[in-house]
Amino acid sequence: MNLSKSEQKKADREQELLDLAVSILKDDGFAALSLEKLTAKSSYSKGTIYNHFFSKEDCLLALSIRALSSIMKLFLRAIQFDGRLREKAVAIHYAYQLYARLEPTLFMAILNSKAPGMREKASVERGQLLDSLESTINSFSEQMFRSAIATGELTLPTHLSIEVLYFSNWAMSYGTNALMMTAPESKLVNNLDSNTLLLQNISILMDGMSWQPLSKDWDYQKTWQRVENEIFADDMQLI
Amino acid sequence: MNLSKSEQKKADREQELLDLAVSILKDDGFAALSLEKLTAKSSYSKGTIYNHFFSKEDCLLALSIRALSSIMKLFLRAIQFDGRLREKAVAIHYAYQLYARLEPTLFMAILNSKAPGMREKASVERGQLLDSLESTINSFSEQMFRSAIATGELTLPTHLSIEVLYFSNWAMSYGTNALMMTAPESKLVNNLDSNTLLLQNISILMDGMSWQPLSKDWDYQKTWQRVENEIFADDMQLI
DNA sequence: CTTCAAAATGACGATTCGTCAAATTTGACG
DNA sequence: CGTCAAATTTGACGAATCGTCATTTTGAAG
Repeated sequence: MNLSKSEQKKADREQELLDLAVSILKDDGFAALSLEKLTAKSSYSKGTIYNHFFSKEDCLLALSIRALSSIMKLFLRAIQFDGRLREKAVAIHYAYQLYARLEPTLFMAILNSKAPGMREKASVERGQLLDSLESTINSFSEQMFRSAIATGELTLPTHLSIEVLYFSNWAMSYGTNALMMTAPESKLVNNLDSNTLLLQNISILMDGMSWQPLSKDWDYQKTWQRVENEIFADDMQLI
Repeated sequence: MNLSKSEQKKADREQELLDLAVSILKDDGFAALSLEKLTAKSSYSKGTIYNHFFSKEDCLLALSIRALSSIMKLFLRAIQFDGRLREKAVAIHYAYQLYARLEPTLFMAILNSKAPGMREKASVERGQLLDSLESTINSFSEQMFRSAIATGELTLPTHLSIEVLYFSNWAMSYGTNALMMTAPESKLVNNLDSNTLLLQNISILMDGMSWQPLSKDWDYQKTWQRVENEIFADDMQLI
């Protein structure tokens, strides 16, 4: 009771502080995030801030956890899409890109939280929490591939494992989003249709693993649109 | 003459400073790079350092330029591979991964040099140099796809442009390398064969775009090995 | 040797980092 | 309500880094 109440208070404040951290990130960019600034923006003092976060890096890890949680929630919505398994997979890629667009800074924070030296400077508990969250998302995503194989839509190619198939999807999605994000002004990216570039990339990939129905036999542009309209209509308006 | 000599001297010193910056990056990680430390490690004073680099960010851009130049050199060697065009493309992916492994910190520096707020703090000339270097690499890589189409090995799928095909390769390669680099201890990545994971990923992708010969009709593992033995044998020993 | 413009130096104020002794708040108990 | 010990909060502090700029040094030309 007693503990619970004060712990609740602390948890609430942590969320409040993370909100502030996000606003700093958005306003002044990534390098500008400092616990000094967070202190200034908050109504607390430095010692209290450091009571919540071991360090700037620890704070960044906390932001990554928040980001991953949000992504997981989007995934859970995406998988509700009414359609074939390959369409559900497309919906998940859509969700991933949606998050990357809605929260580009937080999306990049996930990557930065893996930079060498980051984990050492953060609290062990937070590191473990982040690990378990990643593990959850990985299991969830791999499950899609197992289901697809179970239904026969997907046949495991010789010499390839489920892990490789999943990883290739992840790499393509991550790579596409990261490159689009960091090279928005580049001539190359500008000439491409940013709304469906990811769809095109994963379509080639899924065709390459013979995930039925192939893109020549199915209108995934339509699927993409349906995902947007039926699942993420509200979120898209925020872009 | 006079100018040339002093300019040469300055250029030499810049390379010397960049070598030092790289060593700081390798030793103490990314966040530890500071012009203060660079000053301490060098035999010059702060003012002189700032005479070379506008800021820490400007230094980072210089490192990115160096990294991209190295990558371009590796690409030029890779394309010498004696084989089909799809094999040459495989060789280029090999080269990209080789660099990511040899110089992980510099590989990541390229990404970080695109973070928001980075360009603003760096010199305009350096930014332009970086842009033109990227443009060169893009053109070079796209040329591979044009050649493949010219020979008939690759047929442009309907509704897809050369740019999309090239970008999908880039995204896959970049995504695979980045994820492998930042998640080396993850259960998922650990269960995969890191030596051929990239090959597997791009094989699926290239199969998806029907780049002949398909992986079921050609032993690209052998190609991968040949690239290593015939082109990059020396470099591989450094890993 | 003298002159002087260019280059190098390092002290400086500002910002951020993480620590810690002192002050304040909390809440259990009488 | 009053007391007091424990927990929490505070903000001053020393160290590191940032970028600037007045002063000193260098070196090339006369």
